[in-house]
Amino acid sequence: MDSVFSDTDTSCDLFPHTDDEDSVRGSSMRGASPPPDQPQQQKKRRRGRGRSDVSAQVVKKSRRLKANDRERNRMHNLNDALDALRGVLPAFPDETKLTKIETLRFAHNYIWALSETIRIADLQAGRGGEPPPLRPAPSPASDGSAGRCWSSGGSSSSSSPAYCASSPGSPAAPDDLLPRDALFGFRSFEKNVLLHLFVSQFVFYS
DNA sequence: TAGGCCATCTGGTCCT
DNA sequence: AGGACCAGATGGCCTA
Repeated sequence: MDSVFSDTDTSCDLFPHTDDEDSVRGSSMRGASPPPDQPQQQKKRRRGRGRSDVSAQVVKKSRRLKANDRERNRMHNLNDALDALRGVLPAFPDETKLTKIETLRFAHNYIWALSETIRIADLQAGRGGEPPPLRPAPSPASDGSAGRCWSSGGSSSSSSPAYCASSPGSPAAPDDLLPRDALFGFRSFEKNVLLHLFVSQFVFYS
Protein backbone atom coordinates (compact mmCIF):
# COMPACT_ATOMS: atom_id res chain seq x y z
CA MET A 1 0.00 0.00 0.00
CA ASP A 2 2.47 2.54 1.13
CA SER A 3 5.00 1.55 -1.44
CA VAL A 4 2.45 1.62 -4.16
CA PHE A 5 2.95 5.13 -5.24
CA SER A 6 6.64 5.00 -5.29
CA ASP A 7 6.34 1.83 -7.30
CA THR A 8 4.08 3.60 -9.67
CA ASP A 9 6.55 6.32 -10.26
CA THR A 10 9.48 4.08 -10.83
CA SER A 11 7.69 1.55 -12.93
CA CYS A 12 6.21 4.15 -15.13
CA ASP A 13 9.60 5.54 -15.82
CA LEU A 14 10.54 2.24 -17.28
CA PHE A 15 7.93 1.77 -19.96
CA PRO A 16 9.70 -1.26 -21.26
CA HIS A 17 8.43 -1.53 -24.79
CA THR A 18 5.68 0.37 -26.50
CA ASP A 19 5.49 0.05 -30.22
CA ASP A 20 7.53 2.02 -32.63
CA GLU A 21 7.40 5.28 -30.78
CA ASP A 22 8.91 3.78 -27.73
CA SER A 23 11.95 2.72 -29.60
CA VAL A 24 13.02 6.33 -29.41
CA ARG A 25 12.96 6.56 -25.67
CA GLY A 26 16.31 7.33 -24.15
CA SER A 27 19.46 8.29 -25.88
CA SER A 28 20.50 4.75 -26.67
CA MET A 29 17.22 3.77 -28.26
CA ARG A 30 17.22 5.25 -31.68
CA GLY A 31 15.69 2.25 -33.30
CA ALA A 32 17.50 -0.40 -35.21
CA SER A 33 19.29 1.69 -37.76
CA PRO A 34 21.85 3.84 -35.99
CA PRO A 35 23.98 2.38 -33.26
CA PRO A 36 24.40 4.38 -30.06
CA ASP A 37 27.69 5.81 -31.16
CA GLN A 38 26.25 8.15 -33.77
CA PRO A 39 28.22 10.95 -35.32
CA GLN A 40 27.32 14.45 -34.25
CA GLN A 41 25.61 15.19 -37.58
CA GLN A 42 22.46 13.47 -36.53
CA LYS A 43 22.11 15.35 -33.34
CA LYS A 44 19.89 17.98 -34.93
CA ARG A 45 17.49 15.46 -36.41
CA ARG A 46 17.48 13.61 -33.20
CA ARG A 47 16.57 16.73 -31.35
CA GLY A 48 13.74 17.62 -33.63
CA ARG A 49 12.15 14.23 -33.53
CA GLY A 50 12.94 13.90 -29.90
CA ARG A 51 10.59 16.67 -28.91
CA SER A 52 7.56 15.13 -30.57
CA ASP A 53 8.48 11.72 -29.26
CA VAL A 54 8.86 13.08 -25.81
CA SER A 55 5.49 14.76 -25.94
CA ALA A 56 3.93 11.58 -27.28
CA GLN A 57 5.52 9.69 -24.47
CA VAL A 58 4.23 12.17 -21.97
CA VAL A 59 0.74 11.59 -23.30
CA LYS A 60 1.21 7.86 -23.18
CA LYS A 61 2.58 7.98 -19.71
CA SER A 62 -0.28 10.13 -18.56
CA ARG A 63 -2.79 7.72 -20.05
CA ARG A 64 -1.03 4.78 -18.46
CA LEU A 65 -1.01 6.43 -15.08
CA LYS A 66 -4.70 7.14 -15.38
CA ALA A 67 -5.38 3.59 -16.43
CA ASN A 68 -3.34 2.32 -13.52
CA ASP A 69 -5.33 4.49 -11.18
CA ARG A 70 -8.60 3.24 -12.57
CA GLU A 71 -7.46 -0.33 -12.34
CA ARG A 72 -6.38 0.20 -8.76
CA ASN A 73 -9.75 1.67 -7.87
CA ARG A 74 -11.49 -1.16 -9.64
CA MET A 75 -9.60 -3.73 -7.63
CA HIS A 76 -10.27 -1.79 -4.45
CA ASN A 77 -13.97 -1.86 -5.23
CA LEU A 78 -13.74 -5.56 -5.84
CA ASN A 79 -12.02 -6.03 -2.50
CA ASP A 80 -14.61 -3.88 -0.77
CA ALA A 81 -17.32 -6.09 -2.17
CA LEU A 82 -15.40 -9.11 -0.98
CA ASP A 83 -15.11 -7.58 2.48
CA ALA A 84 -18.83 -6.94 2.50
CA LEU A 85 -19.36 -10.56 1.60
CA ARG A 86 -17.10 -11.62 4.46
CA GLY A 87 -19.17 -9.44 6.72
CA VAL A 88 -22.38 -11.33 6.09
CA LEU A 89 -20.77 -14.73 6.33
CA PRO A 90 -20.67 -16.38 9.73
CA ALA A 91 -17.28 -16.13 11.29
CA PHE A 92 -15.57 -16.54 14.58
CA PRO A 93 -13.64 -13.62 15.98
CA ASP A 94 -10.48 -15.58 16.56
CA GLU A 95 -10.36 -16.84 13.03
CA THR A 96 -8.07 -15.21 10.57
CA LYS A 97 -9.51 -13.40 7.64
CA LEU A 98 -10.79 -15.58 4.88
CA THR A 99 -8.83 -15.43 1.70
CA LYS A 100 -10.54 -14.37 -1.47
CA ILE A 101 -11.04 -17.83 -2.79
CA GLU A 102 -12.15 -19.11 0.59
CA THR A 103 -14.68 -16.33 0.85
CA LEU A 104 -16.17 -17.14 -2.51
CA ARG A 105 -16.29 -20.85 -1.84
CA PHE A 106 -17.72 -20.44 1.61
CA ALA A 107 -20.36 -18.02 0.35
CA HIS A 108 -21.24 -20.48 -2.36
CA ASN A 109 -21.76 -23.26 0.14
CA TYR A 110 -23.40 -21.08 2.71
CA ILE A 111 -26.02 -19.97 0.23
CA TRP A 112 -26.57 -23.55 -0.71
CA ALA A 113 -26.93 -24.57 2.94
CA LEU A 114 -29.40 -21.81 3.63
CA SER A 115 -31.52 -22.62 0.64
CA GLU A 116 -31.50 -26.30 1.55
CA THR A 117 -32.62 -25.44 5.04
CA ILE A 118 -35.47 -23.35 3.72
CA ARG A 119 -36.46 -26.00 1.26
CA ILE A 120 -36.55 -28.70 3.89
CA ALA A 121 -38.39 -26.47 6.30
CA ASP A 122 -41.02 -25.74 3.69
CA LEU A 123 -41.44 -29.39 2.89
CA GLN A 124 -41.80 -30.35 6.50
CA ALA A 125 -44.20 -27.55 7.20
CA GLY A 126 -46.30 -28.79 4.34
CA ARG A 127 -46.58 -32.41 5.22
CA GLY A 128 -44.73 -32.99 8.46
CA GLY A 129 -42.74 -36.05 9.27
CA GLU A 130 -39.14 -36.80 8.66
CA PRO A 131 -36.91 -34.37 6.90
CA PRO A 132 -36.49 -35.11 3.25
CA PRO A 133 -33.10 -36.05 1.97
CA LEU A 134 -30.71 -33.35 1.07
CA ARG A 135 -30.23 -32.46 -2.51
CA PRO A 136 -26.81 -32.60 -3.94
CA ALA A 137 -24.67 -29.60 -3.45
CA PRO A 138 -24.70 -27.24 -6.39
CA SER A 139 -22.23 -28.62 -8.78
CA PRO A 140 -19.40 -26.25 -9.24
CA ALA A 141 -18.58 -28.02 -12.41
CA SER A 142 -21.81 -26.85 -13.98
CA ASP A 143 -20.03 -23.70 -14.92
CA GLY A 144 -16.49 -23.70 -16.03
CA SER A 145 -15.05 -21.05 -13.81
CA ALA A 146 -16.42 -22.39 -10.58
CA GLY A 147 -15.37 -25.85 -11.54
CA ARG A 148 -11.82 -24.79 -11.80
CA CYS A 149 -11.90 -23.38 -8.34
CA TRP A 150 -13.35 -26.46 -6.80
CA SER A 151 -11.30 -28.95 -8.64
CA SER A 152 -8.19 -27.15 -7.54
CA GLY A 153 -8.54 -28.86 -4.23
CA GLY A 154 -7.88 -32.19 -5.81
CA SER A 155 -11.26 -33.70 -5.09
CA SER A 156 -13.33 -35.24 -7.82
CA SER A 157 -16.23 -33.02 -6.97
CA SER A 158 -17.45 -32.65 -10.48
CA SER A 159 -18.18 -36.30 -10.99
CA SER A 160 -19.65 -37.29 -7.69
CA PRO A 161 -23.22 -36.33 -7.05
CA ALA A 162 -22.38 -36.05 -3.37
CA TYR A 163 -25.76 -36.99 -2.03
CA CYS A 164 -26.28 -37.43 1.65
CA ALA A 165 -26.42 -41.12 2.14
CA SER A 166 -27.27 -41.26 5.78
CA SER A 167 -30.73 -41.39 7.16
CA PRO A 168 -31.85 -37.91 8.02
CA GLY A 169 -33.93 -39.23 10.83
CA SER A 170 -30.91 -40.26 12.80
CA PRO A 171 -28.18 -37.76 12.30
CA ALA A 172 -25.68 -39.46 14.49
CA ALA A 173 -22.77 -38.02 12.64
CA PRO A 174 -23.38 -34.45 11.51
CA ASP A 175 -20.70 -34.83 8.90
CA ASP A 176 -23.02 -37.14 7.04
CA LEU A 177 -25.64 -34.48 6.74
CA LEU A 178 -23.68 -32.45 4.28
CA PRO A 179 -22.46 -33.45 0.91
CA ARG A 180 -18.78 -33.92 0.89
CA ASP A 181 -18.34 -31.26 -1.70
CA ALA A 182 -19.92 -28.74 0.56
CA LEU A 183 -17.27 -29.18 3.16
CA PHE A 184 -14.25 -29.89 1.13
CA GLY A 185 -11.31 -27.67 1.65
CA PHE A 186 -12.73 -25.51 4.38
CA ARG A 187 -11.43 -24.44 7.67
CA SER A 188 -12.91 -26.01 10.72
CA PHE A 189 -15.10 -23.14 11.70
CA GLU A 190 -16.64 -22.93 8.25
CA LYS A 191 -17.36 -26.57 8.42
CA ASN A 192 -18.88 -26.12 11.83
CA VAL A 193 -21.11 -23.32 10.66
CA LEU A 194 -22.51 -25.41 7.87
CA LEU A 195 -22.91 -28.38 10.13
CA HIS A 196 -24.58 -26.25 12.74
CA LEU A 197 -27.01 -25.08 10.15
CA PHE A 198 -28.12 -28.59 9.45
CA VAL A 199 -27.99 -29.89 12.96
CA SER A 200 -30.19 -27.05 14.11
CA GLN A 201 -32.52 -27.78 11.29
CA PHE A 202 -33.01 -31.30 12.59
CA VAL A 203 -33.48 -30.02 16.09
CA PHE A 204 -36.23 -27.70 14.97
CA TYR A 205 -38.05 -29.92 12.56
CA SER A 206 -37.73 -33.43 13.80
C1' DT B 1 13.50 -21.45 1.93
C1' DA B 2 9.40 -22.73 -0.69
C1' DG B 3 4.80 -21.82 -1.35
C1' DG B 4 0.56 -19.15 -0.85
C1' DC B 5 -1.71 -14.81 -1.01
C1' DC B 6 -1.97 -10.26 -2.36
C1' DA B 7 -1.42 -5.61 -4.70
C1' DT B 8 0.02 -3.48 -8.59
C1' DC B 9 1.46 -2.74 -13.32
C1' DT B 10 0.74 -3.66 -18.00
C1' DG B 11 -0.96 -4.65 -22.61
C1' DG B 12 -4.77 -6.55 -25.05
C1' DT B 13 -9.66 -6.72 -26.06
C1' DC B 14 -14.30 -5.27 -25.99
C1' DC B 15 -17.82 -1.87 -25.34
C1' DT B 16 -19.97 2.75 -25.33
C1' DA C 1 -11.21 7.85 -28.08
C1' DG C 2 -11.64 6.50 -23.63
C1' DG C 3 -13.08 3.43 -20.09
C1' DA C 4 -14.01 -1.29 -18.24
C1' DC C 5 -12.54 -5.75 -17.91
C1' DC C 6 -9.27 -9.39 -18.07
C1' DA C 7 -5.15 -12.21 -17.60
C1' DG C 8 -0.17 -12.52 -17.20
C1' DA C 9 3.93 -10.88 -14.88
C1' DT C 10 6.27 -9.23 -10.92
C1' DG C 11 7.62 -8.34 -6.35
C1' DG C 12 6.55 -8.08 -1.33
C1' DC C 13 4.92 -10.20 2.85
C1' DC C 14 3.87 -14.04 5.72
C1' DT C 15 3.91 -18.78 7.35
C1' DA C 16 5.08 -23.69 7.75
